[in-house]
Amino acid sequence: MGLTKTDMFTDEQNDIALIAKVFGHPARVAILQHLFKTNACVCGDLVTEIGLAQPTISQHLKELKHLGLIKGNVEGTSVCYCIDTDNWAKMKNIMFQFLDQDIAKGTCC
Amino acid sequence: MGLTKTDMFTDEQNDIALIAKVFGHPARVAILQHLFKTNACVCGDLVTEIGLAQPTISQHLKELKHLGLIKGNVEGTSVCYCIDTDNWAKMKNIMFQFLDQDIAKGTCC
DNA sequence: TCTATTAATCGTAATATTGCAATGAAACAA
DNA sequence: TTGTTTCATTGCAATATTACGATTAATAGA
Repeated sequence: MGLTKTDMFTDEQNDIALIAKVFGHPARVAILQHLFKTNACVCGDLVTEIGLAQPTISQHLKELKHLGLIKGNVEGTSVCYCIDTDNWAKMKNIMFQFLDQDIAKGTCC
Repeated sequence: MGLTKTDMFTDEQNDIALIAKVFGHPARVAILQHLFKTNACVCGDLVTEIGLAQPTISQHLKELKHLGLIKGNVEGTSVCYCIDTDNWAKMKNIMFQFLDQDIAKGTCC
């Protein structure tokens, strides 16, 4: 069916899944890494940098924007993208909490 | 086309994406949280706990096992699952490194 | 105005994912 | 052996994702 049954899970579980899903594609990982690496706004060179077609990159950027992880500033005919540091920090907290769980040694494993 | 072009990206980027993709479904998040919460091996009660059909849970468990995040011990007719703490730690390192990047204030955002 | 540049959107094809009924396999009990 | 329990696998239908050509929208420059 391809349809995730989100109503069976907590908001927290759905949030974590939505965040993780955005990171679940190497192009989006590459975009984010590039935005971090350049340490500033990146104006349009993402298409040549990543190597996918322009509509494809635009689509990935849209998903990152939708989650609030990046911002886009219109600058003439081009658009400058950068990390939204506030939302990134919020996202990081949610994911850290999930990933950083510790577990005592179980009974059988 | 639905086909991710993995050959255009670094191994690191593909690794991060593969890990994140597994977390990109609330059922798998819920399974992992339950394994952490019970603090021990969980034998079969995952189906009633999560609320999806048994084959669906089995499929999600398979993906978690494939990434090495959980282990399954056969115990008579049932199977006990638990977190693979070593692999979880390795995964955590990779994801922390990605999530914990810091960025100086950019020029335009 | 006309043209070039840049990026978003639309439309579509190919592939992936999700979920479950049905079935199969393995271990145990009677 | 026969039945029961538990979980994996198979097969399939519905939906989602990925990628890109074609087009559109907006701005800048000649």
